[in-house]
Amino acid sequence: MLTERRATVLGLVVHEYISTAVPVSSKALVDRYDLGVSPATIRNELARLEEDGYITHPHTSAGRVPSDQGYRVYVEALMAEEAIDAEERRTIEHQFYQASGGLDEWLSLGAAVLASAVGNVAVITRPRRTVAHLKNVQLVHLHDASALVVAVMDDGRVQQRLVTFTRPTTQAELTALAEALNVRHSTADAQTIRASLEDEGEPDRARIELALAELVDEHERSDDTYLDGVSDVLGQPEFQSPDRMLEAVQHLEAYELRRALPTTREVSAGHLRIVIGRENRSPWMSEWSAIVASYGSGGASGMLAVVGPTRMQYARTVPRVRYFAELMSEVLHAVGA
Amino acid sequence: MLTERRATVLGLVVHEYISTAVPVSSKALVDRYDLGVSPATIRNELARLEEDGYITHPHTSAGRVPSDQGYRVYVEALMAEEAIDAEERRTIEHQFYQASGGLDEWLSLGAAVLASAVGNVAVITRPRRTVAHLKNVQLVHLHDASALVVAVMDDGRVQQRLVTFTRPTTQAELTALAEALNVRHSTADAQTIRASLEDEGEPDRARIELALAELVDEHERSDDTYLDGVSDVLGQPEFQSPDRMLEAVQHLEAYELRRALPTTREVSAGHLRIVIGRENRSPWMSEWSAIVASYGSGGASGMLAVVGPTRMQYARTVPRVRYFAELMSEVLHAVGA
DNA sequence: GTTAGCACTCTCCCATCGAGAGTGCTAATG
DNA sequence: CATTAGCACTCTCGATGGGAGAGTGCTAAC
Repeated sequence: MLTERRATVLGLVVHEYISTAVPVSSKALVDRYDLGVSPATIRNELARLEEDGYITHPHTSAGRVPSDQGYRVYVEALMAEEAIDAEERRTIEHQFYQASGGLDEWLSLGAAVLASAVGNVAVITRPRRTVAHLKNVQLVHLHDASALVVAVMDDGRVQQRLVTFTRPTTQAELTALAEALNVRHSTADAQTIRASLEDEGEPDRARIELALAELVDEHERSDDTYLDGVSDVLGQPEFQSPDRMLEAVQHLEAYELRRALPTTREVSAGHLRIVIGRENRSPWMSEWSAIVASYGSGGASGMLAVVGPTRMQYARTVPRVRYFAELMSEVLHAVGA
Repeated sequence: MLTERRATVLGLVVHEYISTAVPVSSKALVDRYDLGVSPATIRNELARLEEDGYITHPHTSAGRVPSDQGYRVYVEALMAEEAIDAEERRTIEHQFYQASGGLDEWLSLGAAVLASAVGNVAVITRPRRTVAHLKNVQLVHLHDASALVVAVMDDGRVQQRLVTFTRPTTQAELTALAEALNVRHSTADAQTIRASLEDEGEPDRARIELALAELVDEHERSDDTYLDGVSDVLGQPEFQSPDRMLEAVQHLEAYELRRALPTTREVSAGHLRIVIGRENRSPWMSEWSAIVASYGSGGASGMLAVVGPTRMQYARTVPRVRYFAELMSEVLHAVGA
């Protein structure tokens, strides 16, 4: 039941509150925007919007603040996304291709660039497959009876583990063994490796195969999370009190955010998921919003998200998260993972 | 020129201030400790200690606070280290051996355990050698003309990089090539690899060797830093103002701390280095202290440190840092790196 | 439906003030 | 000569109390 003018007013309230962090008064609206009506009229509209639950009142004589519902309408219908101009694109892409090392570095850089582009916390998870397969094994002799099992997964990620044997061995022996294992287990998943594990007499070989299975398992379950921008977000006025700030720091840890945010598969490819305030599954996030996207293809996909106070620059953040998702999908595709 | 009693008083002032965070008054001292003299006498001693620069005064009618110099004397001569009882040792070791994965996980767990043991920020750097040597190479075919170069270093760390060739290739071909490379470059350092790089006609092989040299270089220069305990330290009273807290969060980042703390080689093995307040090389650390140790052997060594406000529980922290250094050296030695 | 006018409410800032804590000094004491 | 009691002085801190300002909601007029 939003009349057109009421919708406009709601949009302006949200916009204004997002940029100033100050409860919005009727006067502020008519002063700053060309509404063609008096503050009194706006007050009536505001009262109506409040009745309908789109905005609230911190106290009797303060301006209006959007409610979760207000933000939701804003995000879905009212806001005008802020386009990314060529200049900004260039900057982002430039920073993005700075990563010289492996996937790790690339992801962590990505989080940093995203965070600085939107001035909030950015989270990126490593792309992963639903079922991980082994691609290649190598055994590296360390000394006496210990060696390193180095497993390359089919998405190009490397896992390693130290294994100790019952008797001393040599690199030559291990190389031969690795050859045999590669023939046998190439493109196997953890279950397959485990299944073929019984019929063996050799304990050392079994030990390696067990380690392999575990490595594949571990890889499958691993969802390393990269996070950046905590100190950006803490500068915002919502964290002026030390209690608030401390609370935020305590919650903004990779493992806690991973739990609080939608998983990769809960976000359909190509779409953004916006979770506002109490819509979040974690109670501590009741005053936070998250803009979440997935990237990559069906083959291997990860999640990226921007997390900030509900009073977040949605119009700016949404297109940027989308852009990052595209960018990262492209790169991932080009690398062929 | 510290008389015995003056030294005692200084010790008590530091001790008291560390545990209460409140400027220490003459009355508080005689009330809480059995000094056998009146507050007035203590006041005289305090005045003298202040004259000599061991303590200061926030303002005329406040108690005394230790200066950097005061903490220094305390740390070097006055404090009684708090021993680690069997119970605590068990707890620490128990947590310590939880790490199932590789070195990464172990180091990051180590930082977490250390941080929680001392209630301050803990920093641990990956053990590294002065000159890194290659131990073993493997080439894993990804698709068409791209492959992963997986290099195992002599300290057991794995580095990887994607390489694209001028023409498509196969795993068999790559395996053979890897074999040849292993024969040729086993135990080589970056320089050696580079030196042998000229006399080649094959561009793809050269490309791999270049990547190898770069990987070794990278490994040599890498000093990954693990950090934990930021939110522990932020609970302390010195960070009650949001400005302070924000400043702390901004500085307590891995890369910044790495710069601000002594390097591994600046800390002699088996000894702790304690850096108090303005003794730190970074100006922002003028109200922070660091207790730094190295661990590992000449072969490969890293640094571990606890960082907190100058008002830090030195008596508790020092033995714990020392204990961790020993523990980690042992584990590292056992693994044989 | 819109608007001017106005009473009312609530926050926020600031000034004030007194209590309390602690010092430094002085003079007396063992 | 070290120690101590006494006391004036200083400074912080918390409570108190307006007063200014901002904003609303209501009413009545347009």
